[in-house]
Amino acid sequence: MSKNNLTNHIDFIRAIVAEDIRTNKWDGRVVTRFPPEPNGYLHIGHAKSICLNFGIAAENPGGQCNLRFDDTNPIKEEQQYIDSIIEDIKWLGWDWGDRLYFASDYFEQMYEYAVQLIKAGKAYVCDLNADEIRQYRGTLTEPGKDSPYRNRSTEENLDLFERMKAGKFPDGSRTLRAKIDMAHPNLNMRDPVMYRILHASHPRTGDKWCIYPTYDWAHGLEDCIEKVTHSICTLEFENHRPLYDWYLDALGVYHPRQYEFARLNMTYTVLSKRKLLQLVQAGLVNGWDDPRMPTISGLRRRGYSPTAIRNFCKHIGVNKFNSTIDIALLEHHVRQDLNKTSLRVMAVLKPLKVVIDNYPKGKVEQLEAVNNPEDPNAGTRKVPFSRELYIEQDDFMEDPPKKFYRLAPGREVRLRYAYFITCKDVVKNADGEIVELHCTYDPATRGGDAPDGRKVKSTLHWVSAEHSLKAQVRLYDHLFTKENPDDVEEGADFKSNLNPNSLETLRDCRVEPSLANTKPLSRYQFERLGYFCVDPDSSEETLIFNRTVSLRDPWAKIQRGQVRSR
RNA sequence: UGGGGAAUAGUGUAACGGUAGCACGACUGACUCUGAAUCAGUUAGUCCAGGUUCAAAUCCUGGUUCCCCAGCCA
Repeated sequence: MSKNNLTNHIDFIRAIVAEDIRTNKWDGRVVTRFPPEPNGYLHIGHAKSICLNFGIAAENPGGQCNLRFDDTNPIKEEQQYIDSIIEDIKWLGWDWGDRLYFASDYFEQMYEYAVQLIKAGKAYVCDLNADEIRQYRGTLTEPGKDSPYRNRSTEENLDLFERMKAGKFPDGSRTLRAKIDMAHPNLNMRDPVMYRILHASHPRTGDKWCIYPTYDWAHGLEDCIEKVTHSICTLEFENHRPLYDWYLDALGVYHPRQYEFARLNMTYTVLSKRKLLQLVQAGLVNGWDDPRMPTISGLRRRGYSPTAIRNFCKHIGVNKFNSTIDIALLEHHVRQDLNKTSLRVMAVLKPLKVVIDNYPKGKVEQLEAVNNPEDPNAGTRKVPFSRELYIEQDDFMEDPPKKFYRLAPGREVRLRYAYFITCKDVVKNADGEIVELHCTYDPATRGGDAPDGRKVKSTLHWVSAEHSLKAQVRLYDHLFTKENPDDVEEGADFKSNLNPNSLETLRDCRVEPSLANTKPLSRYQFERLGYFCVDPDSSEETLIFNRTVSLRDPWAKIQRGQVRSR
């Protein structure tokens, strides 16, 4: 029936949720959560997880998705990250109602659960340091051995744990560990650490705590406290699920189920907070929101729409095996959305002056242009036309090769919404560079149609020299030169694959005057060029546009082919 | 070499014993006042080897390859 299989296909996690509803496993409840650690900015990979978790909640009656910060490691976490994460998820269009939670709000409760485990003989204070714990843990193929502190009395454990909390011991000197099995084939089960001593100030709890729960201990409890039903995380946590289950079973408390899916990988891109942080800290990009970054804030500044990102996430699927999405798919979705929604304007990136010799000096006409052919409601606007214009340098060739349809000596083309013009003369400077074209126009073609029905091979965009506005335009290319940035020479790292030409700034661009009062983050299509977005740094004195993505450009491909075959 | 996962066109993703489909990409062509969009078409796939069955991507057996785990990160 449906041509698009996406409309009736559900991924394996949604299938589980649907089955649980059918069998009434959770009394019909659907509660998910998105649990970022506030130690970096959100990126397109997080968007996949956000759309999954919030999407599942939204698709099911009464479904809820909590936004919960997993802030259990004060050393890496900062308020600025909390703020950006909230902003980004809102911008993507998701809503968590009043359910903004923090793991740190549960610290007291977690502590009491830990005491409960000690009393049950299932946790103990260990005096081994980090090195020693590693040595005692064994290896992938050899079992570990028990800590000498494993069999302390409950009283001693309670007392030591209490003193850990009270700040009596230095960082790293003791831990609280679960008493499981030092010979377990899953290393996560070899008496994992539940609490470590960290005399560090926390963005939210300040200096109240000097012991902090580890991820494995904390995460299940967070899910438990919030009565989550489906705890969705990425594949690398699959090995942790037995521990997630062990803690909740040992406590005998409400027990959500954890499901794992593959994280997003994308060509020409790194999606690891660690690597993105490196780029920011090394100054290799201009901050987390640099338009070349795959962060949500970077994509926003680049000109991506929430709709484009959500459509992309909908189409990439959810699975249990690693895959790398072609960045062309992301670009496809942004073109698809922007084609429908963005206003068209004319802008000339690399201006070439054109003088219409037979057009009266001083005359100005206001010609009508369509704002968005995909949306009749967008209306029309007036664009000024005069004797001196700019066209794109790339739209003229003195000695045109085959398949070049644009302007050339003696050739007639259309100026969009204006007139047919014919090139009569080429003016060059002392270096032989083309600096000006002299053309004639046909007054009968006003508006762009020839009454005699004659055709031209191409239509060019243009601006009036006198009326156009100066602008700066930033052209972006992939941040990395290799599909897989981690494919590096011995001894090098991903940064060696950075694309030195990922940003090209054009400072002598001209845009039509209707753009005079445009606002930051407004999105446009520059006709025949691509989609562009007003940069937040833009001002009335200096208009700045970021190229989101170019239009599909068959001519560019033909040209590359012609260059190659030379 | 312990344990846990996973393999379908170039890429991504469906088909849950019954015609291997869709999207992106690539390539044709039509249309076009954006070489865009739109429309029509072409291209190309079940990791391997056995087995069960009228029928296998799907079930069974045995291989192969890839990913994750030895943080007091998440």
